[in-house]
Amino acid sequence: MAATIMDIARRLNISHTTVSRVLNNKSGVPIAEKTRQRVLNTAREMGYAPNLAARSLRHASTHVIAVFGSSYVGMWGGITPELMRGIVSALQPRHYGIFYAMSDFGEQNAPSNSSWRFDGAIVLQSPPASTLRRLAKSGQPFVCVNEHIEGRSAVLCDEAAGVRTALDHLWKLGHRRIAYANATHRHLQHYSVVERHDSYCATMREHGVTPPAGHDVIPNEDNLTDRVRTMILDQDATAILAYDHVVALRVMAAAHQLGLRIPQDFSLICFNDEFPVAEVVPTLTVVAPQGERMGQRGGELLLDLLESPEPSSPSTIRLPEQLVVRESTAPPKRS
Amino acid sequence: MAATIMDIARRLNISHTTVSRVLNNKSGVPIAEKTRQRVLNTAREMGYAPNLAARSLRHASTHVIAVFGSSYVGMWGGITPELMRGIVSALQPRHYGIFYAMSDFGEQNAPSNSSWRFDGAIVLQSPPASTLRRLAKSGQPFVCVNEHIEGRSAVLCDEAAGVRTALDHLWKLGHRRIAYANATHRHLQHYSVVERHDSYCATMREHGVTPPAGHDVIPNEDNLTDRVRTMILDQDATAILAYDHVVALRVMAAAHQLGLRIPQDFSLICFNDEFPVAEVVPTLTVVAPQGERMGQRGGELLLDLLESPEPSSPSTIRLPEQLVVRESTAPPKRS
DNA sequence: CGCTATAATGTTCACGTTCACATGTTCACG
DNA sequence: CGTGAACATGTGAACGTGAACATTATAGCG
Repeated sequence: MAATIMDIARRLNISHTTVSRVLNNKSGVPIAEKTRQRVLNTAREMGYAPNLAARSLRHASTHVIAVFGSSYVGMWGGITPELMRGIVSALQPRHYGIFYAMSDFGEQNAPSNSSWRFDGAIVLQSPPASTLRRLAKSGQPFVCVNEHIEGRSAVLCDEAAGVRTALDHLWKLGHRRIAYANATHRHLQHYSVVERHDSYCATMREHGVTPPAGHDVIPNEDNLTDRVRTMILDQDATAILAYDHVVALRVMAAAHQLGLRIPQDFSLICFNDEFPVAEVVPTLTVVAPQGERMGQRGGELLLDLLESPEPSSPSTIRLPEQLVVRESTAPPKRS
Repeated sequence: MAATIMDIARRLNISHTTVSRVLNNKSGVPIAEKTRQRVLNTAREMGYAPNLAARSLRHASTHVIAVFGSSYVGMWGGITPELMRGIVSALQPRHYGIFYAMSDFGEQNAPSNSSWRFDGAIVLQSPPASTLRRLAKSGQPFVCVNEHIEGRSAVLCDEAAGVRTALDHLWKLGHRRIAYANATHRHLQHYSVVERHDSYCATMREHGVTPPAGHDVIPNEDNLTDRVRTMILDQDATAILAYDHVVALRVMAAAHQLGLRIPQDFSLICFNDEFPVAEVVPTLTVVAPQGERMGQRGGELLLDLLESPEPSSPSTIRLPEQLVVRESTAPPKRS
């Protein structure tokens, strides 16, 4: 069907090696300019495309990298589509193929457990422990993006700085009693949950404020309204920092139920500049991770890893997050 | 590195063909049970995994299918993550690898234009015309899921029935003047935009209602509030059917700006049961496509296509959508 | 016991590439 | 004009697999 270098060679009455040399443009081996042009033209004419299976067989590598994500892409952490864009933007120009592995799906048939070969991997979402163990044991180079695994290179959000940005914004508006609405238990294992919470506590303490008990909640669907009531009405918090946009929307619903208005009765700020933070009423002030940039850096990190012969020590890149001010934050009511 | 059938053969002092036969479990060629067991055990011991590059080279096929999606996965049409889950659930058990192609990204380096080979493709989002032409010309079998391309097999939503479901729900609640909030121009080329709009007009006409001008809007950010004012206040519509959850959220914001309450002043229903329709106030009644099921049927459709020798005529599967009643729809105010 | 059918296994080649190595060709310089 | 260096190309093997074809072992049967 598709033309091979053999076909081109036969057509031009030269050896397939010469064709290969021209098409791979190897330096070090001189080729007559006339031959080069003839080969290139014929290749174009015949619609030649290299057979990557053959190439993979010859070399030990596949030029494919696997991305371990979740089938809930886009629903968790909120920045996965942008991460993918970034990863693609780093890898496609280098002619790497991207194999999308859904780590939470049918483990027994997952790429890592079957025979799919890849040169390296990017982990967006921790796969099940067994998959991860296999991946590590296989010696496959891999890096994490927006995910933390002990001893691995990773591209992460600078959560400490992000929390500080959010709290500074509120502080400058005049807020002093600021509550934190933590993630739902669904997300508890993610590094950002721990880091945002710790940073919240640390930053508040720096400001001389010890977050009162009850300011720090892990909401679940049952009692979020009660918790918000406690935070705002009983403990006089004037602002809430939410773990992410999903939690923020739940806080908004709770506020509505309690008859509290945002930002008149309290300000609300959260992480992730994700739909629908800009379409709800009021629109939400957010601290936004640079998803695409993170993906790109992750891709580059992996390529470095693949192309450097000696194993380098794992590095963690922290990318800053950006404040986007909208309607949900305002100076607190004078009481 | 990895064990090959040769390694196993050498270890057992048999020929690699026998090993191959055992591992492929070919019918028609008898194999001694004792040999079979020895091979299987050794394969397990040595951690054998077939080299798919070699296999692809030997056969003409790669056992890989490409999914053409958008880098905006999850943001468009709303059901892409579920579609992916469905596709994976159909293909992974059959040991097909999934190559994720971002059709809107760097066309020159996209899989279809480079040398990546795949046995077939699933189109979730129409790639650029040139990519599509190349795909069609290459003779690659492909099917569409939640996307329509002339002359191709596709799994689509039954939009006519979905619109009818939505309108019937409103009709039974007592609504007679029902407006339609169409998609933003960003999505205009998608089949669902045309079909939902046409079905809306047709169903209303069946009910003996000619949708008044202005009921049928293509909102953009500038004038949506004006349009909603016209629809609800000037033309006395008591309900709005929105193209999707994104449009619905814009309608909600407009309502808020106009001081209109949902569902007291008008009811709102939309397509897609997608975050945050269940977390906003009020929670939204929706008509939800069965994303995972669609993906699964798409995968099956493609497998049929791959494994049937003679070309079959394209078939279109229409899957029903389901009504999920929440707070945003209620009987109209008695006036 | 010898013959044949079938069971069980082996030999060899091809898939498309690239690479190490070999060969032929041109040119400059003594 | 001869000679070596560079230039330019060719030969053949190998990557791991599976299929066609060939071969040997086994068993059944008269």
